Amino acid sequence: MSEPVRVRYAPSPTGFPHVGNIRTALFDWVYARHAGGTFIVRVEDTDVARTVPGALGAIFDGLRWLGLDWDEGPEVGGEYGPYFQSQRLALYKEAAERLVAQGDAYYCFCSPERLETMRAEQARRKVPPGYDRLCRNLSPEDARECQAKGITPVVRFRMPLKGQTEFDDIIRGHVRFENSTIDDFVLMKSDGYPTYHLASIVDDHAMRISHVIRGEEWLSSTPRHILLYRALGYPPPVFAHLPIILGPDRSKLSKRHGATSITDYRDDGFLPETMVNFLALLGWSLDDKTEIIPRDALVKNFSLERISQTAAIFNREKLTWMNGVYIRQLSLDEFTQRALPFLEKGLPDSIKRPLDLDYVRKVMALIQERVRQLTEVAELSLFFFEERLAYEPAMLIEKKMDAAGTLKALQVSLERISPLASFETGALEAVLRPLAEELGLKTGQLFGTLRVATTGRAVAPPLFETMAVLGKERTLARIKAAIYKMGK
RNA sequence: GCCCCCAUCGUCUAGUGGCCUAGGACGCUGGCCUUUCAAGCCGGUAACAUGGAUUCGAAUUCCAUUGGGGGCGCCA
Repeated sequence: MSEPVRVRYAPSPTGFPHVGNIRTALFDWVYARHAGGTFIVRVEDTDVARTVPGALGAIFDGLRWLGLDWDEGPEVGGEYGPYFQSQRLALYKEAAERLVAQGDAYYCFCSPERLETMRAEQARRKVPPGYDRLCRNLSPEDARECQAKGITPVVRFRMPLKGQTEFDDIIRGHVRFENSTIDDFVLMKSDGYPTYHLASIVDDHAMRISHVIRGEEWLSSTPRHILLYRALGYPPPVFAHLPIILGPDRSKLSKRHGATSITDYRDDGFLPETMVNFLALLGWSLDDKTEIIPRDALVKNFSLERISQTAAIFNREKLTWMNGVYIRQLSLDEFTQRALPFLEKGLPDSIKRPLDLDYVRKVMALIQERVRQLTEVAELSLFFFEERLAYEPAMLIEKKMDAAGTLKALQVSLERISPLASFETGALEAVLRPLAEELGLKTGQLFGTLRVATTGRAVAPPLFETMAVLGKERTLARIKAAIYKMGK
């Protein structure tokens, strides 16, 4: 094993990167890092018509967000560049011409219209679709004639009519295809651009790619690739076809399945470390119990052999749970920093900006363990920032209490905490806990009433901590407001 | 239709002939803790697709069936 490990992620800017694409990128990256090899990004921009504006940017954003740094590729360069296929056209043309000269490929002048009617006919007769090889044995004269008519040909591979093509896949094992079931596929389009098949083989060889780790949807075209390597005289790389990720309805992931682009997960308040961990476990496992595995441990322990062969369904509930785990692991400063953009975005404009960072930090300390997605921070902490609380007075009245008792509880509480010099958790508890008993109430009743009074909600962080963060002035004002509400 | 891949709880998975009356996690659920919620802790629910074969013994090997997925483009 003297060949250095070189793995490429080859995205196409024809769509936004969904979790399936990104999971492939992650596995490519992790394997390269694990093996101490090189991770390469190569942009497969050979379909000019289908290029989606912004898609490439989203792909890079996604990779960067997840920390999947590349050693060679766009923006960083490298000695095997350029890393955009659209800038390597001469290489493909040369390879195609060589294949034609060798007799392994031929020019095809069939029009798209003819191919379309041919396919329609095949569908009608229920025979396998595929090019009927009309131009496979065109004489040089016929070819010249077509050329003269101004028809720009495509280049097709001259598929062997019999025999088998087989290869070993790290994940699938030995796979064999009958050559007769594969048609003469296109290598070079009439617009001068190569197809994926040609371009990827030429580049994987030129870039010294050692391992092709890609989605299972490529498994069926691998025999074509093997044959191309052979025809070109290139040694094939190691192949590993990853199981695909399915939507909840068991079909291939598509736009119908909600948050499609990886960047949507960022916007939905997921942490990149969560995504890396979760995606890694979608198709790979360390052992029979490890769920939380940090990036460095993932890199250290990763192996292609432990990748599953089964397609997996993306389970968003588990992702949410895992995000909560990662959020709770963050230091308070780290959490505050990550939550801030979501707070700025989620809090209503009516709340004065800039936010007091010191205060925000105290608030975040109380909600951190209750957050599962960063998008929740604004809602969970809104009452800490609002000037006046809007809630129904009836909410103040706890179970087995009446209006009079509630009013009294509020009034006495106000009296007892007003003189407090220190508005700290311990001091508040020292006063209020005995008060419950004095009033003949359960702590749940008294604290519940005060919770609604100070937060406007029945569900909130622990009472004393909440009061301490709100501060004396605001707390007393809110209790007074509650008394006023009860009095009406 | 043809080709290829796959098949363990609802979902993600462990399991490579005996350690499996199948383990872990999410979810759901009962309880504990508790000022609500969350977190945490303890417990429960739930799976080897089916039929053959090999073997003393099969979730694990082989075959078939069924089911699911992918591919069959001048897309990648």
